Amino acid sequence: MATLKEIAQAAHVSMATVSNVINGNHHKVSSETVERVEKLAREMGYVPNQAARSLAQRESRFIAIISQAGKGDNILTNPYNAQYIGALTVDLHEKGYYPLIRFTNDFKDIDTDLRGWNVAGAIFNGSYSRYLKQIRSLPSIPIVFTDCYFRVPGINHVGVDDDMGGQLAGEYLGKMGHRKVAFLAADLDSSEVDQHRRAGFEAGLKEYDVELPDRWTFRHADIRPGTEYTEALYQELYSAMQTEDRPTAFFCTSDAIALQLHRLMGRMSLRVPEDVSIIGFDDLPFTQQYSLPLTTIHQDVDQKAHLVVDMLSRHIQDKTLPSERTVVGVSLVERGSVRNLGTKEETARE
Amino acid sequence: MATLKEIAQAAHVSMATVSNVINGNHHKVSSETVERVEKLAREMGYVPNQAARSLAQRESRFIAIISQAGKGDNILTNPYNAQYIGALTVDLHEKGYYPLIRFTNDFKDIDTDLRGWNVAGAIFNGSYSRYLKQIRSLPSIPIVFTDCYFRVPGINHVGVDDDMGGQLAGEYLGKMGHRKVAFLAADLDSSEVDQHRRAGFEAGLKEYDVELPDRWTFRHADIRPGTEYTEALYQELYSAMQTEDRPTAFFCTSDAIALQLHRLMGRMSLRVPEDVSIIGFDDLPFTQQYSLPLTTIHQDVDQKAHLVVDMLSRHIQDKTLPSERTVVGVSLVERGSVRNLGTKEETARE
DNA sequence: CTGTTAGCGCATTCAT
DNA sequence: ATGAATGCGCTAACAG
Repeated sequence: MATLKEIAQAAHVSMATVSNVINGNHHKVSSETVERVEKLAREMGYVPNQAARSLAQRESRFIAIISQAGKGDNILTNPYNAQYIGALTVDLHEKGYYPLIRFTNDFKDIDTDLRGWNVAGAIFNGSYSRYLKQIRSLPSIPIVFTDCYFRVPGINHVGVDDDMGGQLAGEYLGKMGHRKVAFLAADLDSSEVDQHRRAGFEAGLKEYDVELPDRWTFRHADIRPGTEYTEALYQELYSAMQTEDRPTAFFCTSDAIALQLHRLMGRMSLRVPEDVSIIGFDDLPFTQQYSLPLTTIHQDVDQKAHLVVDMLSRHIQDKTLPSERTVVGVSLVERGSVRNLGTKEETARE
Repeated sequence: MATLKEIAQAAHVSMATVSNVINGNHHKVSSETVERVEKLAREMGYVPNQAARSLAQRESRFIAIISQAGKGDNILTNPYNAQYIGALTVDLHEKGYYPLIRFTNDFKDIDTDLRGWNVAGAIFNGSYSRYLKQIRSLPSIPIVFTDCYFRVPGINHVGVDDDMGGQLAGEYLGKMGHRKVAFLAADLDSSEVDQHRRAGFEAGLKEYDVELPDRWTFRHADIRPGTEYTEALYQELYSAMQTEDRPTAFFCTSDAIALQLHRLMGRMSLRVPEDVSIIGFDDLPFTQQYSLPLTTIHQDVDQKAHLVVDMLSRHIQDKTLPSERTVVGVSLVERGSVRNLGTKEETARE
């Protein structure tokens, strides 16, 4: 394992000079020396020791990616998380950073990671509002929050226009003649994202004088098959769908949930969109593999990752930059999972 | 940021003592001192500097997870990768390690990561055989290879019984009366896993005197919708299916591919299993969300991750351990995507 | 049981 | 343009 010192000796120059060559401070070194040192470094297979570098600089090339998760949860089983964290990882590598990935709800873990590794920056995914005070009292590393709704100034944030997404869904169902609609969230009580999608949905429905009743707001869905949560949801849905007065359409806060719903409806022998319409959210590539052509609200996860990494790296390079907020737009993608119930006249009386 | 030194001063003890307390070498310290130091460390919010620790120990708590990928590829869009890497991440965290995730085919990246961070160990996913010599010439860190078929002794390996999986698929299709079968791989030319699944498949078919013709061996499938590769595959499949003499069943080397195939068959108005049967591989939870009840070869990805992390951590703790090889079993999961073509008598003459 | 000392490999002054 | 010296925070070897 060649070290900087060994290269210095071999090249008959000082460590400082080698360091300058390695780190691209070429204006401080004569071009002959640069060449000689670079050649030697290549030949000796020199790789800088990142621990030593971090220690000397008091900062590492790590970016912490902190995502909401219970203990032991593999959140990458959720296709949205996989797509998003994968995109962040790719983008970070391109900029020469390393992702330090952590799935946790525990501030102690976060604290240990961020301070222990002298991370250059951090990306928080989800609702970490309860730790906000503690997070901000950390040594001043740049942070970008995503998929959350902190009401405080001075933080960097990249979000999705969840309200608009919900509204588009509501308007579309209204336009398609649906007057009895339901809402199915991943975790309405703890997810601000879900709450905003719901609020937007209600706003969209209101344009058609449609109400979203509480009894048709299903607050919690598990995307895994066969769990007790899924069974509980099935029972809830079953009792809602077994009456004459049942919803004709569902808005789900993710495609994964929409597909779960589709499956549960299948168990009740209800067909989509003939018997019940479904509209999802995300429009990830994986959804299109599914046989159901799902009408959904599109968000560009890769673009979101780009924005996050770009924002973060700019704030790392210039710590005086003012805080920023960006909202990524959404759009409706019409496929075939929502049935047109006919003209407004026919259905208006319901 | 409290340092070990500051705690030593506050506690009126030496740095060595604090170090021993922090690292759990309590037998070297009186219990009163342990308590006093621990209390102080807690109060001062002490978090060990991992860079300094790595530097002093010449080893970090990092485990490199290296996965095959082209430049810029987000391999987590593949549900198998997401499930597996997520499971590895969770298991590593539980043992106090950090995953250092890298998607690459470039040995230079790998070298930089492994040596630059003084990783404690590494997990290689996929066919890195061309770099084997270089990998083994690295400073002797424990490595576990997975999903590959190196024919060399002295390496740790956790694999899946791909041959048996293929064989089960072949036997099952034979038993169900299929005599004209096709095979669809992710990337047959570069994936040893695909090659073994195919070999096993042929062996299974042979028991029923069924041949797998070359023209029905589709070597490359992209799981993304709408790409040029997918279109090319569609054309290939189309010409194969438009003749009277067409395969009645497909074995796909992953569920993701099986679902892609299902979709492409749908475009040709061929129904599964009425017009064509499909059997997949993996049986990940996500598959069961799809409306198609896919008959498939089950592998336990979470268990595989457990085995890998366990094997690796044992070899880190005791570098003299002999190399190990483990093969995870597979099983057939019968759902409903393979049609029974009747008794052997009826079909044997074909 | 506790303290002293000497590095780990590098970046960063400040000289020259 | 280059070199010598200092220290980042910690562990480990040794001495007491």
